[in-house]
Amino acid sequence: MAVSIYEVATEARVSIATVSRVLNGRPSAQVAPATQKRVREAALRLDYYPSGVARGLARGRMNTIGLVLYYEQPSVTSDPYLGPCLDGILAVHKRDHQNTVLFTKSSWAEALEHLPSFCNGHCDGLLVILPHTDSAIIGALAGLKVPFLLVGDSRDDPDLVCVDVDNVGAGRDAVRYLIGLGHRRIAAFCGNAIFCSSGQRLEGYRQAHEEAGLLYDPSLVRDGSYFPAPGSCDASVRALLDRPLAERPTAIFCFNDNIAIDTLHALRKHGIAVPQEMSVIGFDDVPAATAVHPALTTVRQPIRAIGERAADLLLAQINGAVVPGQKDLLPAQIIVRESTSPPPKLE
Amino acid sequence: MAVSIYEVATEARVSIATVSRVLNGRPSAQVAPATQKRVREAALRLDYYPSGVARGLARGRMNTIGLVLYYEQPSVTSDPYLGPCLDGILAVHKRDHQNTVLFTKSSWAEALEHLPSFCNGHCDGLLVILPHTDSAIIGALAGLKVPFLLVGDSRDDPDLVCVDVDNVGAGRDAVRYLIGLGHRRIAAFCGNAIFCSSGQRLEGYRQAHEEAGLLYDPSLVRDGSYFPAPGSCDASVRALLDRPLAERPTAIFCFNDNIAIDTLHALRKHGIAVPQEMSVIGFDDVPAATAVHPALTTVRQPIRAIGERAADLLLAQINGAVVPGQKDLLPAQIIVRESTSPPPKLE
DNA sequence: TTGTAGGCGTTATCAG
DNA sequence: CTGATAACGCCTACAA
Repeated sequence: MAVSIYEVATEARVSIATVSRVLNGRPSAQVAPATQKRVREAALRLDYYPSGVARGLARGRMNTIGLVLYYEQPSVTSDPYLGPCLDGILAVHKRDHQNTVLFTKSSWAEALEHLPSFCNGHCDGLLVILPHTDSAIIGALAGLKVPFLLVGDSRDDPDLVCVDVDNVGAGRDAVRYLIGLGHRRIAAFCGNAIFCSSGQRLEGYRQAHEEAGLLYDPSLVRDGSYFPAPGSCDASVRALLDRPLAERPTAIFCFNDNIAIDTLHALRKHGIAVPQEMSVIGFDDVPAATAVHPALTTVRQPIRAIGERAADLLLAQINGAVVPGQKDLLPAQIIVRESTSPPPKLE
Repeated sequence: MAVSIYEVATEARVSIATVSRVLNGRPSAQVAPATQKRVREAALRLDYYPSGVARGLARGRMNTIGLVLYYEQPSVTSDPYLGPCLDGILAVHKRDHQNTVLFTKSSWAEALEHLPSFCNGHCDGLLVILPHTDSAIIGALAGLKVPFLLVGDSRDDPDLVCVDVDNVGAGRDAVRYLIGLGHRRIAAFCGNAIFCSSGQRLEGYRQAHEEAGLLYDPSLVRDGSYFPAPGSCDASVRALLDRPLAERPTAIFCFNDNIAIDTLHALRKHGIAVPQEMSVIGFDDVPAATAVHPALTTVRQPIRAIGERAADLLLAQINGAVVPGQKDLLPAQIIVRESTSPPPKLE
């Protein structure tokens, strides 16, 4: 067992209260210099350090933030979202001397089961990263009395605090950009409906159409999945190409880069030249976006900044400085590369 | 404040002892089924979950493992060692329901300062990743009574438990491979001396020379740095090329891929063809090793497996099943690509 | 300036 | 089978 405050008190011939006072050095707590010296020396001699747990229990504060995230892939660190997000969070915690505890499970169901015993007392607050909209986790979290914040999710709930990219704005900008190039028929390849980002990006797509006076054509909007799955866009691409040329879209807004890259492959298979015959724009700007041919035009999320902002905001929230329902939406940025161009001229 | 065990006891009309018994469900602790039911329902009704901190204090076990690591780069997750290592550790912790708390600081000095208050009680054990040999951190750690284990470091200390790649063996294999190709003069570009791996790889280099009856030539061994620093190998390369052709080495064993890649650049600048005029072998097998031309022959460390093994072993150590001084050295594997070939024939 | 004592929320060891 | 009660190690009024 480690040495406790009692040993130090005995060694320094004072009470444990005095030891505590000296070692916590509050300005108000006045201790005679000689006593202070005795205590410090005793602590040093005995190699004493206060127990974080006991202190946490007494103070009700652990200086620890929990990250709740789930991932199926074997690697967290190389996940294009989780990785940078983690980096941003860690940077802030490093600066503010907060410990970061990772609560990783293989499913939200499993997370749900173990979460309460984990975060109760253990963490001062929770950062919930990319939750599924269909998971009961948010409800469970609300039951615990721990402050928490959603990262990469900005669902429309007046009670939740969120930090996310401005998906609606980003979707609108992407489509505006395509419209600006001259495109008039633009398809949308959506992501998983369990992430609220997909619906929001679609809303941006809709808004851009509306403001440009373009008709919103539901047959141009296809469901899809954010996760890499080679060939998953074949059907959607084929459906587009099956249309008469005059009704065929000249651009595709893919809701993330996985989708975009798969779409590129599908188009190549069908002999469609990108960007000459079809423009493709992605979302995220993953590393692979520059490795593909043609290099992908895409909407870059400031993921690391989202992580940093989330960490900052949660700390503020723990200190009671955040209004419930606050949503911080960070702007995205269009990175123009080679997969977009004006539409082909009809001859 | 969250609801405590007392409320549940009151609600269920039993003592807190009984609540604790029911909720921890030990086989020995026998509670009447009817009582059990009452307690469970009360807990459910009140939305009660035990406090991990209080439990930790009482049990002396937090089910939490601390990772001590320092990094200067802004990104942990994309670090070619830290990333995979983290993945391996997290995978094991996920399986064994251990929480992982990251203790990241910007320097070992800073880590040293905050470490005691952090890990005392907070963590059941510590994984210390890539410590510097000149840091006092190991001594400080020994002072705390927390079990710990070194990852990516297998220094020669009879008290320390370590998990690492077998650097000596890997260095020996790399040089054996070059000798097998016909090389007789092989240079070594070392890493930072503050990592014990560098000295160990050099020892392997030495052993391979000895067993082949080759003279160990100190002028062929150059100091260097593991960290990316374009141009840092220029001087070493030039020193090699300045030698008379007959004394010039025909191969270079670089102690990591950063060094190898920089060496490739330096050689190209001097118009030396790789591998025709000079073979180059690296260490680590980072992603960039395949992106460079010629693709790098290198020694692959099983980093993820090291992380997994370390997590496993620490858990065993916490449970008292590990002898002090135990060293687990995992084998490396040579990945042959395009940067090595037999030496040029003298004409 | 210093000490006493109660509390933080559990677990675990006793009796009963 | 169940209930007091003493740890666990620290903080912090309140007294002295």
